[in-house]
Formats: sequence, structure tokens, C-alpha cells
Amino acid sequence: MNIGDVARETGLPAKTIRYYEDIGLVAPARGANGYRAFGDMDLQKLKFVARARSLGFSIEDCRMLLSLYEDRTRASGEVKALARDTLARIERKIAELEQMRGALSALVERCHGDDRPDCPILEDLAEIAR
Amino acid sequence: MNIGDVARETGLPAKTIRYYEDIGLVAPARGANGYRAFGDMDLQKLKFVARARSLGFSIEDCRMLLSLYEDRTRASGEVKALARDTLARIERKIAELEQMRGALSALVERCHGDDRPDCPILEDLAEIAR
DNA sequence: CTTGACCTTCTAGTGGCTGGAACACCCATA
DNA sequence: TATGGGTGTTCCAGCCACTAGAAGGTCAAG
Repeated sequence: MNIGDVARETGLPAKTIRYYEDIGLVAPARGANGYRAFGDMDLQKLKFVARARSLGFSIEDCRMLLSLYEDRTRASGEVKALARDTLARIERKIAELEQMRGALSALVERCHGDDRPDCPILEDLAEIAR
Repeated sequence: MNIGDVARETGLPAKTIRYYEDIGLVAPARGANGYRAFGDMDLQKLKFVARARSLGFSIEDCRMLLSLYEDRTRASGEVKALARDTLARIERKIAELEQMRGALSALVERCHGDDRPDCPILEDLAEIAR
């Protein structure tokens, strides 16, 4: 399989796959022409990583998860701890964004948004700067 | 005012303030010793930016907002449009993170997280990779 | 034989800082 | 007057996870 096929299969851009090779997440073989030759295992790994990334795991988490996945004797506790940390990080981020959304949407609602120059949004920004 | 005072007043790290000068958001005067000498307007601007950043506006948005703020004749519609775009971006990000949270928390709950090697989290990652 | 899709490597840029080195300066105390 | 600690300065490098783009090699169809 060439990189384009893998990109289609995994949904990852080819650039990203090359980057993942660069940082050592996968190590595809090379054909005589210098093209990357991806095997089934490479494809599996990349799908695994794509899924983990979509769940919010960092690249380093993914590296860890891959090695845990390959270690048939690992305890599920390790994986769960990693997942819980990730979940907590996601939840903090959500809370932060919800805070922003609340404040900003209140301002947007109060701003009439027409041709007049007075604007509650700028007033809020400036007032807090006082 | 020296940079340290401004950092205390605005809550921004001194490094960040230097960076803001670098990219042209503020242009403090310089004293004879080469130290930045911040005036009241600089302080106001930095507080304005800090507030705008905390509401999720990008640096480029902040630049725009500052110039809109300085333009006494600008229409509030421009500001509102910028704020609405920012709000939409925040809402998309929240939705994405909530999606992650849902999927990941379901997995975390199903994982017993003890010494046994079977782990629904890894199984999910691998299964989708099939 | 040409076209066009694909592949390669490489450098550099994104956003918004942050860390650290190496040096200058200011002020209070001994 | 020495000195020591807390400030300030510049500059370069690094973070994360890619992404853009240039310059070129390869392959299959018509």
C-alpha cells in the first residue's frame, strides 16, 4: 500500500502520516522506488492512533497506548489512568470554553450590531481595562 | 512603570508583554537605562487585550478590536461580527470536546482498571482499527 | 511520448507563547 | 564601598501537531 491508499483508509492526510513516521509512531518498509510500503500492521497502527487522537489523546499518549497494546501482560489500570487524565483535561478545557461562551454570548446579545458607534462589547473590554 | 509592575497589574507574564510588543500590539517608550517605560495608555491596552484573549479572541482579533476601539466612528456591527465568529468557533470547539468526552467517558466507565490485562479502552481503539 | 496523478525530501511557517542563557542595572544593607 | 538579590535587557530555541510549498522522481493510461 502506498501512502495515498493509507490516507484514504485512515482518513489521515498523507502529510500527517509522514509526520507520524518522522516521530517514530510507525515505520513502514520502503519499496525499490523509495515509496513507503505500508503493511497491514502499519495500517492498523495508524487507525489506532487516528482513533485515539480523535478521543483527545496526545501523541505521547498514543505512543504509550500503542506500547501498552503490544504488551499482552499490561494491566488495564495503566490505560485507565491515562484515559482518566485525558478526560480530566478535556473537561477542564470544556469548562474554560463554556466560561468564555457565557461571557461572550452575553455581550453579543447586548450589542445591537448596526451602524451606530456605541458597542457594549468594546465597552466591556475597555471597562475591565480601567 | 516597569514591565514587572505592568505584569502585576494586568496578570500577564512579562514574557508575554514583551511578545506583545514584538508583534506590535503595544509600543511602550524606553527609559534612559533601556527599560520599557509603560504609560497609562499602554496599561489600558494590555488590560484590554488580556480581557479579549480571556474571552477567546485571537491575537489578530485583538489587533482589530484595538483599532476599532480607537476609531470613534466605527460601526458596532463590525465588532459584533467578530464576536459572533469567535463565539461560533468556541461553540464548535465545545461540541468537538463534548463528543470526545462522551466517547472517552463511556470507555473509562467500562474499564475495570485493575491488574487484569483485558481493557475495553484498548479494545475499542483496536477494533475501530480493524 | 506526454500528461497528470502520485510519490519523495527538504525547509519553514502556524499560534501564542515559554524557557533559558548571558549580561546590565538598581537599590538596600554591612 | 562592596555586594548581593531582584529586577531588567536581548536573543535563540523549543513547545504541539501538524501544514504549506518548492523542487524533483515515478508510474500508468492514452
